[in-house]
Amino acid sequence: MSTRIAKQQSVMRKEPRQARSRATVETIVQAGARILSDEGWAGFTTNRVAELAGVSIGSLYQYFPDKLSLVDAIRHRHLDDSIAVMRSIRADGVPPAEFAAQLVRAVVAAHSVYPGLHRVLLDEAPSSEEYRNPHSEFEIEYLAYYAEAVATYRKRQPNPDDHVAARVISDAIDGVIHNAARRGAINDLAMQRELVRLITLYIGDSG
Amino acid sequence: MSTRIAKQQSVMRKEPRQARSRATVETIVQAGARILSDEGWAGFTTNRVAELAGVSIGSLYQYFPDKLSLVDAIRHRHLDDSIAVMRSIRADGVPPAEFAAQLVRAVVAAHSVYPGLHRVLLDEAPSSEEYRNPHSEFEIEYLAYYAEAVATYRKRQPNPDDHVAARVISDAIDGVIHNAARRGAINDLAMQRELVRLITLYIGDSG
DNA sequence: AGAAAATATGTAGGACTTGCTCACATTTCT
DNA sequence: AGAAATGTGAGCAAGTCCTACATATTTTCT
Repeated sequence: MSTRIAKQQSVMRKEPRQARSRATVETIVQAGARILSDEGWAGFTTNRVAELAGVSIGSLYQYFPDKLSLVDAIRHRHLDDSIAVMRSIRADGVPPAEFAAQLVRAVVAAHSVYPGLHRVLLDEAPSSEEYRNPHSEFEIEYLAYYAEAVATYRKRQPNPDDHVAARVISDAIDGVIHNAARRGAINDLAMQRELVRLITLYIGDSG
Repeated sequence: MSTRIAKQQSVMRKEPRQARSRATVETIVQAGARILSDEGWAGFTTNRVAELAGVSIGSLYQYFPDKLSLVDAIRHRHLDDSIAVMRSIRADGVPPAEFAAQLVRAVVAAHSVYPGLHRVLLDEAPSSEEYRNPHSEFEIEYLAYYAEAVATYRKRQPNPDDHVAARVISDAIDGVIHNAARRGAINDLAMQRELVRLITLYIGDSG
């Protein structure tokens, strides 16, 4: 019987100090992302991740205390990247159609390396933190982003319904992108054009 | 070494003849749906299904040759129900807003018993048939339904882009519904109202 | 009614996979 | 050279699916 430790003490069991170990951690994270994207949570076993990364299973557990902490690390990195990409696109001055087009381009780009990763991370894979509950930092920022765009284009007093609209348009985009990703069709231009139209119509309508 | 058998010979290992055994199969299917909906594919073990159903594991394997055939049975039933519900709502004569409202009502209803089931069945759970590839019967009928609605409201020559539009709106609805289901908010009226608005704007626009 | 068939039970365990450990080997830093 | 950091991989404990099978109950058939 070992003493119980608080669950989220630190992502890493041991901090990699040398360049060699930092590279090891990096390849482990990338291999994990690849497997999650291609095979889903069910195919994500620590042994397979280590094998694909080309390191021994022991090395993996030298830096990640358990399987969950590895998936948390992958998620943390991926969501940080997503937020950064979105922040670079603002609804300032540009017409709604232009905003929608830029947004779709960005979201598509964010899904072109590991197409299935986003969906698996949010839908399938368990996590210690809850990224999908309304109090997670990610969720708050994500929704605020859309709510701002909605309020901007429906030029009127910001409205509680803006947050509902934000959630709806964000989840709608999610659905289109993730289903396209599953079919290996994120780069389908016709789909992108229709998605832009969907966003433009919804955002632009001052209902 | 046993002789190889074609995979999809029959869903059932043995056909239940008496009312008692049909009830047993029924409770097994329902318990399976409950677990898939609540715990996802990862929580779906044959032992747990049998336990929740209140039958012995032996009884389960008397009718389902393996775990996959059970999930296939659950999926088959659920998708049949979904198609039936959708078929009951036609885009004939009713204005787009009315059509959208009826559609949302139906989809919400279809997700109110096992909210997470649809997503898990299509996203997580493996299957012998491929329900999400473009040649499955379900997928064909599902898309044809939306394509017809699109063509109806964009009163013009049916267009190859109608199928793209159908896929986009169907995936968008999927995304909104499934994320609402995960948050336990399928009955959120504000969300339903906004979703109706999204569909109406997109379907009704003759772009 | 009784016989036959169908249905249900549940333990025990084989074959396998999983997450994870630990004693040891190798490389890098000082 | 010595210490610290890094890397290894066989293997354990626990869980999975699924089967076997002797037994018990219920339903159907005559």
